[in-house]
Amino acid sequence: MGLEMGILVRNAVEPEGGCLRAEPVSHCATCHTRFLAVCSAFEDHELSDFNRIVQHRCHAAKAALFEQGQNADFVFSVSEGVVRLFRLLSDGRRQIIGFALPGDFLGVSLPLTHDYCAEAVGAIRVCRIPRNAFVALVDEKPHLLRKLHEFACRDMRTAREQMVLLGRKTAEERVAAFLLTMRERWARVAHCSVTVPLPMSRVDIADYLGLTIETVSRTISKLARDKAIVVVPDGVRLLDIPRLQAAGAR
Amino acid sequence: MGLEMGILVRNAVEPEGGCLRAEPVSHCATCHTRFLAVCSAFEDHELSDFNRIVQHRCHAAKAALFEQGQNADFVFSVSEGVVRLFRLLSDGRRQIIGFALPGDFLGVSLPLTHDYCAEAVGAIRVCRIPRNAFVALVDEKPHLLRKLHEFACRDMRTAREQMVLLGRKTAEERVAAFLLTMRERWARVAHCSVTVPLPMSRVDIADYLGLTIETVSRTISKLARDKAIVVVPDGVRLLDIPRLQAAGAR
DNA sequence: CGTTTCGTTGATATTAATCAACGAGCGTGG
DNA sequence: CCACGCTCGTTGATTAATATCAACGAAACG
Repeated sequence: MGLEMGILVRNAVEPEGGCLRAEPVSHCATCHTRFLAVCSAFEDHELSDFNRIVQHRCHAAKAALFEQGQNADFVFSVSEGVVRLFRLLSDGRRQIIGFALPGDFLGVSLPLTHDYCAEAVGAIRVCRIPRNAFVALVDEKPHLLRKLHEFACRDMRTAREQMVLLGRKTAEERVAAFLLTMRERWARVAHCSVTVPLPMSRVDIADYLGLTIETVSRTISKLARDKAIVVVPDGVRLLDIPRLQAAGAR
Repeated sequence: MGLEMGILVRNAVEPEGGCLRAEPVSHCATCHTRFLAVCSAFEDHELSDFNRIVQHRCHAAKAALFEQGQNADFVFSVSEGVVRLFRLLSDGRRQIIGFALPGDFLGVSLPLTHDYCAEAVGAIRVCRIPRNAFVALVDEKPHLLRKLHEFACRDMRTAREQMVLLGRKTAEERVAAFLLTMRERWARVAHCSVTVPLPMSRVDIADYLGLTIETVSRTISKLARDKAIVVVPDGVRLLDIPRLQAAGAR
């Protein structure tokens, strides 16, 4: 943590608890993820109840939102940027269990302690919500629980796909499937495009796909050599989507 | 399906839709999983509402409860036996995404179509519930939704563990972790014991752990040679749990 | 402008997959 | 009852995929 704090301070001014001063969203009503995130459970007139308990915050790259085993005092909704979620084995091996994009929620299970770590990939904006206040709101508003369950079920579907990928797909299939999935997920957030942002490092991608950096790098190079993709700064442009779908093994 | 029907018929009489005549539980109140399964959401006096819509059924080994892509007309609660849940790739590769034990629920997301297959491993008893009636009941009873969400979150935690296993663990670690997890899960159902029932075949275990049968077989043999386990009919007895925990890589 | 990090590529090692053979158990049918 | 075919699990030999080790260039950063 000390190390990361240092990076934070180097990148931007940090008034308290890792939150940067770059001004966050002032009110949920103006948030990009208003109709995408859990807050889509609320009617406009209910939003102020929610807004009262959320804290709009910014974090620099590599900031930890929470760590494996830590008390879950807060839950989070990502409003901008990407968060990596991962578990660590005792010998340092890491498995990234997901990337949270804008609109995604961290803490659907309202856990007492977090069972994975969450770190900002690049700079991010999040809504931080005290767990207790949120639990109280969930108790009060049935549609919120329903929305939460919906989110949990979507996460579950994604997790199942990932199990198939990790258990039974080859390196090329994993990378191709990853690119197509990220494309779909970004399409939900922003307008659809063939250029897929990949703000995370090769190490992150490797730890997500159960591969090594070298294998990820080689596979991406191969797809580029085959003219299925073009590597661009912080992302790839998908040239031959049918080719990728064939490679992705459905 | 034709093949499996044949097996069903050979094993037991089958009056309709793959349900065997061996008499199922007559009422939820007498069910082994009364306080373990979703029905634990109900007080005793509410149970008859639930009992009215459930169908207690038996299935022979290899019977399919539902298939990937099929309309989800029913959801299920397992009351006896083990169900394998899996996805198939177009070329036949299979990934088992979970084993459902007594008390487990299939269809927490109340999906319109199933996105995986469910098959009885051995003979099973299940509560089959028409999806529509169940959805109506969930709308009516807030604690049921809460219970469902709790189940979804538990599944999610299991899925995350499995992603770590599939992405980052060695063959021996996978097998050791699998045995320890199965032990814990059986302990929830029946009394705790060092003998872990493994009613599923080696192929099933392999497809769950992202390995081949040969590797599973060799690894089990190695653990047995090391006196960490003893192989018994349809299961293993865990002799050296610390050794297994060390091998299981936390 | 040096230092560090990150991504790429090449050479080699290692793990687990594949290919192959065999024996035990089981149900079927002669 | 025994012989036959079949499935299942085990073990051995070999191969293939990916990990590991190593070197290097480019970009980022202080």
